[in-house]
Amino acid sequence: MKLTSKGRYAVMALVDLARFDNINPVSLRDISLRQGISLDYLEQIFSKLKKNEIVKSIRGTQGGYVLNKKPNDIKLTNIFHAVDEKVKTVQCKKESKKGCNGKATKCITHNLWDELETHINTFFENKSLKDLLNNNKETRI
Amino acid sequence: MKLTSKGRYAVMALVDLARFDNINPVSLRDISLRQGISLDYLEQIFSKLKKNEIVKSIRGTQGGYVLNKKPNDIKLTNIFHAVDEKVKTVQCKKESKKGCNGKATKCITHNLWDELETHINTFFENKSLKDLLNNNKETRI
DNA sequence: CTAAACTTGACTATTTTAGTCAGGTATATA
DNA sequence: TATATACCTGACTAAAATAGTCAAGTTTAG
Ligand code: FES
Ligand code: FES
Repeated sequence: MKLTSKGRYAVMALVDLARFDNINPVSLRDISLRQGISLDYLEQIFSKLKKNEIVKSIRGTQGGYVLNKKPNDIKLTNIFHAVDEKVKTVQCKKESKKGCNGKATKCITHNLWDELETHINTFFENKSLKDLLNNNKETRI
Repeated sequence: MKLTSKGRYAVMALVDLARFDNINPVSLRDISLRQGISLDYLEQIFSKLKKNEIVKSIRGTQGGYVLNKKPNDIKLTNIFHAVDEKVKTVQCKKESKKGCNGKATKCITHNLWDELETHINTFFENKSLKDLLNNNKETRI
């Protein structure tokens, strides 16, 4: 049970972005350098963040990315969903009545994993980008 | 972020075991059949559960496994620890002062992942096998 | 015009997972 | 005591997921 780099990097990059975005668009190159994340990989991630309307892009020289919403309105849930980082603890399809073993009923631990999934998702729903900014927001470049 | 089969199977098998173990030792073959888990894989898992004193084994015909503690004293934490299913959300080594990017300080999201780790572990610490048995404990074979 | 920076899609090495396979050893029971 | 049952151990491996890389663009400020 571990978090993938994609989800971790997405959040890391967005926090970095949020710290500077009140001034100028932030280039991925800068984020890459500051956070030590591969530029090519960041591009994949931001492509998804853009599709999900979490960031906006500005092309050309001096371009970069800007947040598309207020930090307070960007929950971890949104970020994770955007980059396909999903919490999956049950093995079966939830909608189906069948169990994870192919049997006709849910397995004896189904409810447990379902509870766990809810437990984790609650955490993600209650955390926003703003919560991660605290008092280390930059006011100048 | 997903649970591996090893952890899932371990809990599933132990719940199955707990439901019958007040009568006779339970053979892995039976668990395998009832829960649809590969016998060879179960053997790997139970080897670890035994090393961690969660179950006891009885060899020979009519042999099998029995719980080594009361269901109430077997927390999910214990089970997961036994089979090396660990919750890993931070990327860095916790003890070290270095960050996950190799830099001298912790990354800007370190505290977040650490909180998440605690959040999940709390769930595991508060759930015991007994909680999973409810009222579907078997009284006869 | 040119360099900075976004855009897109295909490709791949590495690691992890989820097992399988092949040989054991111990013991209850007939 | 013979035998079948069931635990025990370690090595091996196919498949999937991960964490990227690579290549070839397009857009736009200066
Ligand atoms: S996890 Fe849903 S049936 Fe097993
Ligand atoms: S997760 Fe600990 S430093 Fe990044």
